[in-house]
Amino acid sequence: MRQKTALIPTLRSVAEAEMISHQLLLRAGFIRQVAAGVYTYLPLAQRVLNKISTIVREEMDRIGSQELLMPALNPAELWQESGRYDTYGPELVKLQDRHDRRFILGPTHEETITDLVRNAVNTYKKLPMTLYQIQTKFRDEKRPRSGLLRGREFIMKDAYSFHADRESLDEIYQDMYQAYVNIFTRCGLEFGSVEADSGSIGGKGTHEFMVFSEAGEDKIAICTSCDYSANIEMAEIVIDETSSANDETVAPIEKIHTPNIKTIDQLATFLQVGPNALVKTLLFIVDEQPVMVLVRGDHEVNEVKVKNIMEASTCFMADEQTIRNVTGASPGSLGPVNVKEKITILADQALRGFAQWHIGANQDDYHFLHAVEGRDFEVSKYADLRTIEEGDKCPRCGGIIRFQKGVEVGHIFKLGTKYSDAMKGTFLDANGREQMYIMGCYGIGISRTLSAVVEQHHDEGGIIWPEAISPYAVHLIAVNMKDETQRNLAEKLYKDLLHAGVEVLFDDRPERAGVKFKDADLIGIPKRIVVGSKATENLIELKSRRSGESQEVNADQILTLIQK
RNA sequence: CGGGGUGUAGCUCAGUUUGGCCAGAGCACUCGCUUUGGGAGCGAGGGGCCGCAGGUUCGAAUCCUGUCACCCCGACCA
Repeated sequence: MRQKTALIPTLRSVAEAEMISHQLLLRAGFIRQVAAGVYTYLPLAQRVLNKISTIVREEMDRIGSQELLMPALNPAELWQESGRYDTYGPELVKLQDRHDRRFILGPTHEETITDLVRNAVNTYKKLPMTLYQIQTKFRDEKRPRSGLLRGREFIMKDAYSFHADRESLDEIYQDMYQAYVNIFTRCGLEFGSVEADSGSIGGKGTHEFMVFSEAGEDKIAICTSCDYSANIEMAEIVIDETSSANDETVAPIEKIHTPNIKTIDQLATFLQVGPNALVKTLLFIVDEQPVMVLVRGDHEVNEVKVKNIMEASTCFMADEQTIRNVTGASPGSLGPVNVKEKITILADQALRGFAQWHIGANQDDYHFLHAVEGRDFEVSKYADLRTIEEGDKCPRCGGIIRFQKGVEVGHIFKLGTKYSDAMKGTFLDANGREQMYIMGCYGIGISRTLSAVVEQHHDEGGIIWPEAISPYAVHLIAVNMKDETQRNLAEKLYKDLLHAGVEVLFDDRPERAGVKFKDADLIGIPKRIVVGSKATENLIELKSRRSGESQEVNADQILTLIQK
């Protein structure tokens, strides 16, 4: 490609971009914003996307996954059938056609694929079957940000597998896991896989592929001694050996006046104890039912764990009005004693050893001291309910947990029969009996991967593409196009490279050398050939964008040097 | 969803408090001359319904009302 006519609108400065990848992609002329969270991929970005897609296709095909393409526009009925039309939330883009028929723009395609397969595949003989597509997805994010890292429209690879039995699912899941490792490795990313929550898609057994980066919005808990890593939503807490003996006699429960004490910190100061000696009481609405959750004062409740313990599909904190209705008090004065309504009371396992609890009295400005579980109130269930913290023990090896930020670029799930149940996806087994498909689904954010690569591969001057996904293999720069010798040599090299099948971007613009070099640094093509004043001696420069090292070589050698 | 901020040339922004020769600068773009290995110099040009819609006024980028868009921060731990 000749840069003279290429659409590569580089910029000197960019406001309104926080993330490095966002900034560089804008400045280097890869993307342009069209609306909040919506971007045009300019020619350079499109080339990178194609490279990433090619890698993805190769690895998918290698494990026997077949590519297809489903519509972005989907009838609401399918989503009503699975129930997600109502439960997916406001991120689902809904629209209507001229006849008032309702549609959604797909944020993911379990419904569409299940509908396809239930109609087109009805015998075990075709199983297992894995299908994938690379396509634009839509999610109406409440707050799009970070450029391509969190857009409202983005490119995703999504694969779905259908199985007659669990073992088959486990096998494909393993294949996918390996394929994902291959894909992200080939893209030049430093990444890890972590245990994760399945979110609204449902199902058990899932891994997220996280690219380590400060730009990430996800927190990962990592063990400093072993290779354990998990999304902090999922990371299990190991039970510390129960601390205190329970046979000590505890004073009778006592109500004390605690005016204007609303937080654990205030109560800790008031009582002259540490927050870890107190019990925090929160009210959640889990599948429409109020559930009281108790954790140690210095711990944080993990909503995902609460949801999972209750085997529920939704879980969020109750609003103040609901709290008042259920407990009779406002936030800051809640406790498990004398709850107005009879509700489920969950307690974190760390509280099991508490001989006496200091808790809210369900009456504004009052707390109870010396409450005893079993005497003054009942806990429905003890469980692991808190969020892991830095410094906690690793659930595998007992080492120390640290947090790291990451960008989720891939996610694989074992879905089970969630969708085949909801949508009656069945096939006939060897005995002629109807069976539900067991399903898996596997996603990769293609456009997000592009952005994640930039997060990991750049310097002050711009992007540094890994060779495997660079928009071009070689950047050929003619320092001075007005110099006939330089121009002729550069033109000859350009033709030779093209002829040899090398992807080359040729900077033939009538710009000054400085401009060309700055742009080349920004764009980040790994190999650079500079044709300059030594052209008279048939000498050119071969430079590495990453290391900055350059060597002077005879122009006749260039093809062999480039191709090795 | 809550809070804050910004909309003036392709880009970055000044001008708005105090209404009137305030339609401006730098960069980018076009032409000419010079320059030619790290974002050149001089000269001459082109380009903006001042986000949009109402209103006040003799007169509005500037004041008032409404509206839209975009950016940032936060989102409940009792």
